[in-house]
Amino acid sequence: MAEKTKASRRQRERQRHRTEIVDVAMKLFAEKGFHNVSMQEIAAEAEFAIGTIYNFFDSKEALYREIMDEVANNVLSLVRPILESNADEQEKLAGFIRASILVFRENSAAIRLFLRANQGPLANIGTAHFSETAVEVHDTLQTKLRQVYAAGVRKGTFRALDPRVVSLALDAALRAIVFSVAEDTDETSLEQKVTDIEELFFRGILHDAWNRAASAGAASDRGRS
Amino acid sequence: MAEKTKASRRQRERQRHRTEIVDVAMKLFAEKGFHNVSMQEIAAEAEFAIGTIYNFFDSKEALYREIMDEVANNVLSLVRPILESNADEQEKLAGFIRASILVFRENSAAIRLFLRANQGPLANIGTAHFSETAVEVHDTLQTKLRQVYAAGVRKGTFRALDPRVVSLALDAALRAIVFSVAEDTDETSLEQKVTDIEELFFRGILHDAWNRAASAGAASDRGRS
Amino acid sequence: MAEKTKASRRQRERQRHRTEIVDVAMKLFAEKGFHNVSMQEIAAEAEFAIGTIYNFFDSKEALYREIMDEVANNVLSLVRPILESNADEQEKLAGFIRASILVFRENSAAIRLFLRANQGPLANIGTAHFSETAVEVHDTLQTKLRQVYAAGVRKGTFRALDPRVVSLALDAALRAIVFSVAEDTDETSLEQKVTDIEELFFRGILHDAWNRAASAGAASDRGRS
Amino acid sequence: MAEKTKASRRQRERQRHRTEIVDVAMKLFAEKGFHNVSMQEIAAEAEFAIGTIYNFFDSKEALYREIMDEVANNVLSLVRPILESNADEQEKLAGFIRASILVFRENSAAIRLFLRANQGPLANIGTAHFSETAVEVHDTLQTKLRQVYAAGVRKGTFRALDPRVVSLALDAALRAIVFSVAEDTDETSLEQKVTDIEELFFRGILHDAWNRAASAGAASDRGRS
DNA sequence: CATGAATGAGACTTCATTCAT
DNA sequence: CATGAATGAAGTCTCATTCAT
Repeated sequence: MAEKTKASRRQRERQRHRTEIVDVAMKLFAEKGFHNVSMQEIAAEAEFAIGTIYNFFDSKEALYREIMDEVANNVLSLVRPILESNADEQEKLAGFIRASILVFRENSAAIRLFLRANQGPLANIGTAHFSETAVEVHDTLQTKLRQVYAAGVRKGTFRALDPRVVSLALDAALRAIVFSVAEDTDETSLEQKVTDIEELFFRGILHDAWNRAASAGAASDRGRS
Repeated sequence: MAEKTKASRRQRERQRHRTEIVDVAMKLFAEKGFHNVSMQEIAAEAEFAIGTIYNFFDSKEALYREIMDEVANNVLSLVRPILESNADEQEKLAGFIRASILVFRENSAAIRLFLRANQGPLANIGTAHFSETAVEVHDTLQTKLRQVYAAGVRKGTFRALDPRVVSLALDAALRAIVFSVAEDTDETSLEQKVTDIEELFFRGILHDAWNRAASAGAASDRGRS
Repeated sequence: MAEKTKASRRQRERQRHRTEIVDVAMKLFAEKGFHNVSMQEIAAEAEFAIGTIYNFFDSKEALYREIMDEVANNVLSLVRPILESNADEQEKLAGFIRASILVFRENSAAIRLFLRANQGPLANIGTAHFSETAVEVHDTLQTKLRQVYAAGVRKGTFRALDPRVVSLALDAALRAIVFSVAEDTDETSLEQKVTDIEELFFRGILHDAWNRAASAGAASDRGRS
Repeated sequence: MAEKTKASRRQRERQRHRTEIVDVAMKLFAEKGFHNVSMQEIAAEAEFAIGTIYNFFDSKEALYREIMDEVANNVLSLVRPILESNADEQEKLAGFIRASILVFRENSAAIRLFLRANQGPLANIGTAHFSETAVEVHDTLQTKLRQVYAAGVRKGTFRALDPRVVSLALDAALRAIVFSVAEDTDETSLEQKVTDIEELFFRGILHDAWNRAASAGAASDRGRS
């Protein structure tokens, strides 16, 4: 048992070291970007020798990818259940918005990193071969969002807009809000902003638009030709 | 006059070369990102010697900044007049959307570059001290958007949402759409998507929301639990 | 203890390597001057990779400065005690001369380097911001020399000449002699030359000046013919 | 004649341009050192195109050499006549001292440049193959000084010291003084300092040494231990 | 001769990665 | 596993020099 305990302790120690490295690397990558952080810097900050880091990760890219994957999976595990639940479409979207905010609140550094490398569909531009998992997660969530929206359209709950447009717009808008709050570090304002996004998203910005049934609405004048 | 002509030709040639370099650099930066493009690469692609590039730009950063500034100013000069026109607020926002699309169509590489470095309010993260002009342009447009929206709110045209939220969301959504189209290189779909964004943005996605006068609004039904 | 030993060996090895680099760099700088020696050259000569040198020194300038400072401090530690001793002024100056020669003999390359960058009061011309320590050392020694001379003047030992002139002249003359010997690599001649400098410096060159007294004087014994 | 005049004007213009370039280059070299001045800098300062400079001088080295040679010859033409005159040895040396000062006064930049590259016998170290003429001039003057001193020794005017030592010491001391004055830009002090150098050099610094016939000479008292 | 854009070798420096201890 | 000195490819930038106009 002593053997086992020792092995176990080793195991735990190893895991702890690994976590420390990942945390430091995540923080630095989020702060300065992949190219502006050196392995020596990560090693110094994590208080390990460079070689130690290479015992855990094959390369700088691998370390980065690992982090991205981890974050991506955290996000996915939190958000996916909501989109796959039995709730109706409107509730799913509302839940998505709430979950996105939550994810951000819990680990802003991680999310910041994640968003940085995955802004919209351009994830693979420039950052190249990094973190396919992260891209996959983004695609997965987008797909789910589209499906939810399409379902809502079929049921007559949602208007007949392009689901791709809607899902992209929602995702992008959420990120923008989340980031703006992140920069303000004004925590209290987040609640209100989320509410506003919901208002905007769920009803639209034109008072007249949904208020009076008779309104021809300037917007509706522009037909699809 | 021969002197003058000669000088003039020199001048023109120099300008042409400069433009060639800028174009190549813009393309490469947009494709691969600042850190993944070397000056060697730019020089080779532009078919100049490295030194020649340094005769035009003091450093790689300066070249990048120059490009960013140029693009930023192009965008600003196109979009600002619309937001500062005498049209009513709704038309201004509609014009903004249309202009954004137009700007993108005219020089997608440039815009792609611009957007890459200025995604939302996080422009200054990582890319650091690059292109303050670009950041300024973003801020300027955001400010104008907010003012337009606030004015619309006061006139009762728009609902009383936080202007910051609305302007951020609109901007972010537009970018996302523009990018998604950029990746598809499916030009025809752009029109339709823009129309959808307008529908989404101007009326909201909930059918019931603007359809029935009596509806208390689905969104408000959803309690915050 | 094994740990400690290992660390210690590493430490020692590192120090040894550092010394090797410094020695090679000193030799090359002394031979060819700062600008005519490349880091490549230093690395090759020291049989290290370039990066290794940069693990020890932040820049070429830093390496140069380090060397200069080291040499400067060596000189200072050897010469200063003499000028600050309790001996009378004449003995101090004689000691200064002897010590200068000694310093040179012990590490000619180092001194050559030191002198090259510090010839007279023009140390700061051209070589610019390099090695303030070296300049300081020169100034320190000059100051001490002046004080010693001034003291001698007050006591009536020395003639009432401008101490600045005397100290500069002595220093410059010594350097010239030392260098001329360095070029000859004629070691034996040094002794004689030093004696002559002393004769010149302490009594003057005009026969009449010290002549009548019948002094045979050691110097006059050596016929020059 | 028109032809001739034109040719002559051309000639004169050319000479004028050449002089302007040389003057600017001399100033810059003297201020910052050979390696810290670029041809582009010289061209800009002289208000010529780079190509123009290369029409006059084959290379940067050639330009430098040219300047050094010019300065060297100026010095030589001024000082040599004195050392080759019919005056007695003491007067020759006094004349040398006075002439050295004069040369400096007339064109301090030039001399500063000259001295910088020719400090003592180490002229050829580092600056390498530059300006053999300058080195030759130095050697020529040293040779003449030695001959004068040796002659003085033979005639019993000077003490029997090593002429090489004396000539080196005199030269070095003069330079040091000249430079110290150059840095002070304290013109008035020069006269006094020169006088002091003469006092020092011609009689020696020990009062007792030449004053009392009975003095055994302090210097000779100091045994070599 | 004057011009100055173009050239490219070469200098300095960084940093991901290896490997012996 | 941990360590960290060593490595060297690759990148940025300078500047002497050329050459077509």
